[in-house]
Amino acid sequence: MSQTHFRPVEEQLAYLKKGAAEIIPEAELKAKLENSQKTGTPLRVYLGVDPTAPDIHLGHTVVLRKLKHFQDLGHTAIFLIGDFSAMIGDPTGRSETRPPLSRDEVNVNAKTYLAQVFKILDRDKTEVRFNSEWLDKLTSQEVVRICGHYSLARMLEREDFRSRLANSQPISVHELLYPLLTAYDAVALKSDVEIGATEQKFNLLVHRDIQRAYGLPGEVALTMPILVGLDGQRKMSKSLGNYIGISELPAEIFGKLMSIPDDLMWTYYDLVTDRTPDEIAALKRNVAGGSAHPMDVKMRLAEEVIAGFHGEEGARKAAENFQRVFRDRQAPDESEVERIPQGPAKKLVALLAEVKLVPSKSEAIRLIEQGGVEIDGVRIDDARKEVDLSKPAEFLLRAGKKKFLRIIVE
RNA sequence: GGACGGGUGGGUGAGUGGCUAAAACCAGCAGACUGUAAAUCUGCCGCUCCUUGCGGGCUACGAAGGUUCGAAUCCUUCCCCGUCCA
Repeated sequence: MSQTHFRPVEEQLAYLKKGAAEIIPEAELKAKLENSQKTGTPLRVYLGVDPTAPDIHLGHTVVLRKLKHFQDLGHTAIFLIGDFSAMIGDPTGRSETRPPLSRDEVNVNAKTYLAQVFKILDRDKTEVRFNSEWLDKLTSQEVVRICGHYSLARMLEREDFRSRLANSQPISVHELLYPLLTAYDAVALKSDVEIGATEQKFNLLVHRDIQRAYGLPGEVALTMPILVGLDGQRKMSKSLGNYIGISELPAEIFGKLMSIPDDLMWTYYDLVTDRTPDEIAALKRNVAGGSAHPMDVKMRLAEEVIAGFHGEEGARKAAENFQRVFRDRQAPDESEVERIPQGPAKKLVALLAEVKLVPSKSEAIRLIEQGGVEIDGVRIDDARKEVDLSKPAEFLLRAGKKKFLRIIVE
């Protein structure tokens, strides 16, 4: 370890502040960096994520990227999987209790998380931990002790609890435990800095308090803005369906990025690309002044984001495909292929449902009646149409604007 | 433990015996248009069958029973949630 080669504190600070919403307290981060510089000891920085859904989406990458920034600077990045806390469920921002996840669900999700985070973090330099490691072993005595360090009044200061209370919505007691038990993560990890989204601010501050109750220095909380989802309104989340999964196909990610409202692209540039604030401001000026086309700037955004996950080549292909399908209204250069055996003629409606281009036959009928189905580029308007499957053939089936499937009859 | 109020489609939320597959809005989908899967406008939006008809069948308003020619709507029991009292 070359701990002696930390970059100057001011430079580190500037790099870390990029995109950050808040650093609480900033002076303390500076002091910690100085101390680290002096002693040659990297800071312990962690990001905790509850594996509540099987995929990591672009919203998660905002905080992951910040963790990566610390890693870039030579500090110790700890990726904490909240396999235990996921079973409690973070009440943050929730207007209702969420059903607890089973250990199995959590384990499956944790596995896929790990497979994905290293698209951003450096696998060799990341310390991966699971909070069941210590939370499983916590005695009730210890839990009581932790709870003793916090008051109900302070807990109820939280907006989400307060509004639930005001609206006569239930709050389960175990939800109160969430910030307290995750605080023990910070104690166990002896963290210097914790990264989280702005909505995690309350939790992070509790963590800091509890750490101090355990005689530790108290971590610095660094919060990042929440990424707004594709609808341009609400935060990106799987359950709202307005997300981009980082394991999705490049073409899919490209399309989704192109569907964000124009104004939102600046935020995306800021939070999920490496563009500096100055560069972004310049792009923005160009669009406002008419020297750059918003669509082109948005396409560039899409390419840059995808390049991070799939490389330059993947990004370029996705861009080409998008232009082909949506600007030129052509079939994609490559599409999924489904092979089906020869047989008697079949209703197109049945075929659409069988190859899963559409969830039900009723849906297929609707789609056809609305003019959304094409075979080899020819629109089909008869819902009773049958498809000849009696001899080998090949054709391209289109359902709606995005779904294509090449059918090979053999 | 008691009194009262409530549980409706992916979401919010109307509906208190037939005209309700269930208003309205949001989300979603399609078409038109366009600079994009932006915006806007229009339409669709449980499943299924065929003889494609303002057709038939099935499933659906917390669960199970019951009343009725007919129930999301009335009754009984149960489960869950909230408020107030203890």
